[in-house]
Amino acid sequence: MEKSDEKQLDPEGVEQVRTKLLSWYDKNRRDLPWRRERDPYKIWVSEVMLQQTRVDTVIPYYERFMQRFPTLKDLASAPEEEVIKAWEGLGYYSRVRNLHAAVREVAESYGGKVPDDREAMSRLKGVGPYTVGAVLSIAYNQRVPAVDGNVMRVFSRIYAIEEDITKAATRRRMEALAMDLIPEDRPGDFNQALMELGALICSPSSPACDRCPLVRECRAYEQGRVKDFPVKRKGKAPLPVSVVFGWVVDGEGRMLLERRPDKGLLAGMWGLPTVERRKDDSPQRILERYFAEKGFPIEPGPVLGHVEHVFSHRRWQAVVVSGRASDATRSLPPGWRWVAEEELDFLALPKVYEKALSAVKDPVQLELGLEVEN
DNA sequence: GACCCGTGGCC
DNA sequence: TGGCCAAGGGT
Repeated sequence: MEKSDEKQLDPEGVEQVRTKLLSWYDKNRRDLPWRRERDPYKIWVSEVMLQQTRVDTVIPYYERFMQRFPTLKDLASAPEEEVIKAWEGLGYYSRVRNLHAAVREVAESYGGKVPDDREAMSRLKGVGPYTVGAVLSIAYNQRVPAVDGNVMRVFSRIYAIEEDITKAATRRRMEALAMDLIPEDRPGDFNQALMELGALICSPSSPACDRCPLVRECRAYEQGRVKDFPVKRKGKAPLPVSVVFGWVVDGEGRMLLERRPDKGLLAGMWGLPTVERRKDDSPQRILERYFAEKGFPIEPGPVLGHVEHVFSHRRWQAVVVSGRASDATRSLPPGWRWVAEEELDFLALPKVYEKALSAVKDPVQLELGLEVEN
């Protein structure tokens, strides 16, 4: 399996990498909020937020989250709704549900102390091999690998690894390589140094090899093939899906929001009533039928706008259709609620719904939306 | 192993 | 402009 032009580091090379990387890290590490902390809870939260999410995006969320839930106990005892609200806009919402459940588990079964062994931590919801390694090495000073996308990119270049990094087997191999390198004294710093190098120097498209502390040890650089790594299978293009958003108002200027199902895309999040548009039917009819089936009839009106939003694997092409509730006094089906227009400005919804709101309320954006449609 | 699950920035 | 990419994990 291993390619002939790959090579392992000799003991001398291992020592070189440790020393050079750590000394580079000591000089160049960014001053990030969670790097001022050793509280395993705070490290944990930061690691979950950072999953597939850029540092600059995470910082304000992290600050707000810690202000609101300063300790593990605070988070464990907080109502679900409030915790989710603190996450709105960050994406990958199953992360926050799993985190909340896991924190409650720690509060109940571990006396509020984040477990310091691999097996126990791995059993917590939303905690995979990366997060285990990050928390145990950074907060508990344990020699456990924390292999993320950065580390895989760095390793794939240093060792000229030709295997597809999207495969689980490749990640496991990287973890073995990491174990050979992690020093006894500073495991957390070393893991972070690898990631920091990937983020600041060994970047995907324009690596700054001239500033890299590990050029001498880099097999890909030696071969003049840095850009060839990492090898990564191309993902499939997001599948286009037509949907209808209902912009349903009552006589008092209130708008109807719907909570999405507990599973699937945007699980449990609030947004405009959303119907997938399977057949080639008019959006008005689709919306009318959807509400009729719920026992809450509406009169559909004109199309108010168009919105497109790309998720990781779906492309929503949405038509926003207005509707009027014929009898707003009747009780709403579960998972629906009325909100006043003013409230909307302060409500944080998933981005696709925010787009819909601004597309309809802001005529300029509405025109842009229509332009995109043509 | 394949697919599901958001968002924003960059070139 | 749009495809790619980022401190992954669940099913």
